[in-house]
Amino acid sequence: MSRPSPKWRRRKEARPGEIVAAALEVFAERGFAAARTDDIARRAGVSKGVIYLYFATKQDLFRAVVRDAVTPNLAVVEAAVAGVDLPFSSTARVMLSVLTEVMATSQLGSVAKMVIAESGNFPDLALIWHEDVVSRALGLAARHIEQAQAKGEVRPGDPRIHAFSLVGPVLTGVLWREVFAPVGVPSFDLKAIAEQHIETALEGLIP
Amino acid sequence: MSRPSPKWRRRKEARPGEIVAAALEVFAERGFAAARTDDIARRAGVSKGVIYLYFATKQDLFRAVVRDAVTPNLAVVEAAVAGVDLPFSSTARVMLSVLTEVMATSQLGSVAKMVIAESGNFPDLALIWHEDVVSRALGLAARHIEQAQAKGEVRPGDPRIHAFSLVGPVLTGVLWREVFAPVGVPSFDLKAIAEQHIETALEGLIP
DNA sequence: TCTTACTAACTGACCCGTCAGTTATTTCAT
DNA sequence: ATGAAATAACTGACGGGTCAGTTAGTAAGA
Repeated sequence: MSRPSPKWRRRKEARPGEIVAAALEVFAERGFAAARTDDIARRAGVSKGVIYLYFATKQDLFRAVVRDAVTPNLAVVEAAVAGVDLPFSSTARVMLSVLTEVMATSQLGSVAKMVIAESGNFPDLALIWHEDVVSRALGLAARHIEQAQAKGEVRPGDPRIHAFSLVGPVLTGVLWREVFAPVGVPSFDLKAIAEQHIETALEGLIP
Repeated sequence: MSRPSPKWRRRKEARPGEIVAAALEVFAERGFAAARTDDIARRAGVSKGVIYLYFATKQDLFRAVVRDAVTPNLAVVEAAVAGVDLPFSSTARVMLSVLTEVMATSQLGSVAKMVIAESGNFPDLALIWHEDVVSRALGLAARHIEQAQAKGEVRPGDPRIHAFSLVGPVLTGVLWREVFAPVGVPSFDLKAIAEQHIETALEGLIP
């Protein structure tokens, strides 16, 4: 009996990430107020006190969840269309399929739901989300649309509203999945929405 | 001084509606869990006990809020396009402008936000919302699109995804307003989005 | 043996739901 | 008509449960 396996291990470096991951799950399921720190701790495999070694308050933890989910995805879409100079139809296709891929594989959908839900209680988060994600993505799309309009490749009109026309259906599909999939309503395939919609957006519904 | 004005009046019929209206405000601002029944009561001009004369629990009140906000708006969009047999482009225009009008003037935007936020905690509400609102509206649009496809007026493709293409940008605009307007980010005019987008959806972005 | 990551029991604030008491309104007797 | 008795809408203080955050003590690791 050299060593009985310990009841727990000291893992200072791994804890914060594990706690944030567990918190994302619980916050996404229950919302901020109804999420219990005990549940988050249990799901992260630690006791509640550990949370408060790494995060000052539950609110801080929530902010960290949003930040960590957003940050790595920020650059992806931007990088995908940076510096390319293709016809607008190609650029638009790339933008929408990359956005769809990111929304489908990352946790951005859950986080978006959380930000929508808690915008009233966390105005600062709504602002950060706007500045770091929404306005950036919308601005990127609008800029490309504006350039294409200058070349006569896209019809006149507010380029930011054109951006809405482009991404709105996919975002609606993401929220559909977040809300209805857990209660058993069949979801739409995001990729199918994106692929059919990009044709509609470019060519119109009328043949 | 025949009668000193009373501290309160008995208004059995008016109370439930006033309480639901106040609850909608507070729930929309704070979310279900963070909303305090005391606040709702104060805003309705009654004491907290009155809430429990008319509603069994806070959850019941929440359900009543969602039901009452949905019910009167259900028929409006359906009525607008029932029995008409116009070219698809006209039908689509009517559908989208009526939907936009309803979303802009009613409380459906706030309620949608609440349902998104609390779908995890109130699966029954998510189901009701799906059956009574979303699936009905989507089915209505999809049916019209299908008929138009049969006449060759609309390109092939999943009619329900085509419906997403039609309404997605407006719904995105509604949520934008719900989330960002309270924190000072300028909103888009829903009508402007609808009017520009319907052209895009019908004719495409490419001239 | 000493440091510290971690546990688990604890505290205190908060808030839902209750209920004993209060007051507006109605009904009934005169 | 008029006041007294009955009814029921309403108030507001409080009990009790829940949960965020704290801390005394334990065990891992060096």
